[in-house]
Amino acid sequence: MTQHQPGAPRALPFGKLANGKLQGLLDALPPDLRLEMAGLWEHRTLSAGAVVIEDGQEAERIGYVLDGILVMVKKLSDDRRHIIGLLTPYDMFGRAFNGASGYRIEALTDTQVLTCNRAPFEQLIARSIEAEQLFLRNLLDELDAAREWVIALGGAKVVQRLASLLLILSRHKFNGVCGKPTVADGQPLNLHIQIKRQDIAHYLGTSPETLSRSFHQLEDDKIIRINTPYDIDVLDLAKLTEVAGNALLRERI
Amino acid sequence: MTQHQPGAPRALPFGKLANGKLQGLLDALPPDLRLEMAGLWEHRTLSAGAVVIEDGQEAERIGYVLDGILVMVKKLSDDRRHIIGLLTPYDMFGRAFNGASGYRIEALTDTQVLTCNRAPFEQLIARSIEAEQLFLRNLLDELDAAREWVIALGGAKVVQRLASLLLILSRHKFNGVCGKPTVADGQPLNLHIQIKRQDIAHYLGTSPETLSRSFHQLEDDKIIRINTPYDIDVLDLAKLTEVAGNALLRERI
DNA sequence: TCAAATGATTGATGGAAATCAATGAAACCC
DNA sequence: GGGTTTCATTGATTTCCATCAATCATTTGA
Repeated sequence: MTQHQPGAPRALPFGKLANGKLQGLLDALPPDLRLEMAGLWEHRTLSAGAVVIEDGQEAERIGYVLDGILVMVKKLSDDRRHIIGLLTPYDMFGRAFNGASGYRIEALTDTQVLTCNRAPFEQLIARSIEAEQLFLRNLLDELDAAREWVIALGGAKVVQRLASLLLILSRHKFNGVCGKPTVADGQPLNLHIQIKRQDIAHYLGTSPETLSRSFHQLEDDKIIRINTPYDIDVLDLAKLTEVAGNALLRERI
Repeated sequence: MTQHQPGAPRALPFGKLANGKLQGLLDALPPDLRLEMAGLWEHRTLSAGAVVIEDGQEAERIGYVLDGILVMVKKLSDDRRHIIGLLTPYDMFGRAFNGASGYRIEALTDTQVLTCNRAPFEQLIARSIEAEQLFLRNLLDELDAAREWVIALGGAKVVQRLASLLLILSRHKFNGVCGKPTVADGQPLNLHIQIKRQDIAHYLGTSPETLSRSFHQLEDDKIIRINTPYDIDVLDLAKLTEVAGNALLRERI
């Protein structure tokens, strides 16, 4: 997701969140701003399918993902949906300084987020160099993530692109908080994908039929196990990486 | 490219550059900072193929494209190259505030850029709210651009993806500087694509042969005219848009 | 000036994927 | 419960595309 040097701390706006507080951000800010920033944010729990930010409307709230997965969905003129990207823990969303959003943001899974109003956030950013830099770094990380998707979607065959998608989802599950693996290597990795096949298909630039065949091809090869269409175990991360045929993803897992 | 409200000027760091000066930026800055910002930038001419920023190394210079096309290339471990995105006039590049870049930037064509050292640029950004906002907006535009590519590359068929590419290139031409159209609607729109077919093909995830056929399919449908492989007239923007969004090109013509 | 090299195009073909059509399978609603 | 809807899957067929190969056009170099 990021392009930072190995070993360097990742640019997280809020750092370690194990205690449920904005520890990292507070540390980075001068004491007088700590209380103010902490007071801005409000914890929210979203159910899968909830619309966080509606397409086209001014985003009045800034958000930060604690747990779960959000999707950015662009609605096309002919009623189809096109998924632009995913938002996973440590990602920020919203449109600070940038007008209305061109897409809708939905909760893909049950999700925990922090949100705050846009205006006071922007004001605080403008006053504090430290806060501004955190915001900038987060923005640059988002840019890296978007470009990672470009590479993932560049795969020639459908199984390849599907493997890339599963890898990206796996990594977020696998890395846990602040890079700590939460699942032992070699164990099945359970993915709960709360998204219709049709949407995944569109995202990967293919049809639901071909996508279904690709899923079952991976299952036949003992790389994944399909418990239900929305509940999948990754059995062989190494093979999955191989199928993806993508060096970028290979390096990071 | 941008998601700003209609009518609002696009967030360009330097605005109108017809006179070769940083007119727009100067206007946006307080008088005392104008001279300082202008003094930072240095005009450079790059030959096609030149490496602007090497993969993995700290980018010590910030750049801004005046003319030509730069390409962001990710080198994969198995020696293949994957093109992540293009940089066209008014795009900024470099890694201000964000460590080393994960990809290399090359000049695809003879290119004119403005560059400046990273440190003084960052310092000026930190001192000036106006400069900071210009930078932020540019960054947000880049993010929009990257996500636009995700949509473009999501097209199922090659003609579709090619149409998306031509549309994105057209918009740069058509919008002109600061959102003003430079070409009347309905007129042929001339594009100078100084990229080899092979590179375009790779970018769109296809082969040169199929790409060539797609180009000529668009020509047969009177949507474009191919003067030379590098000089193309867009005859029908509406149809081109239709093809980009709609997989059904083959049927009705 | 003529080779040699590079890039663009065209043709032919096997394999991959879109499409059409039908069946399962589960959730939902009277 | 039974009927309807929605989604996932499977099969059959057509279309598309990557690949191999050859040709044409343009540029390059001795």
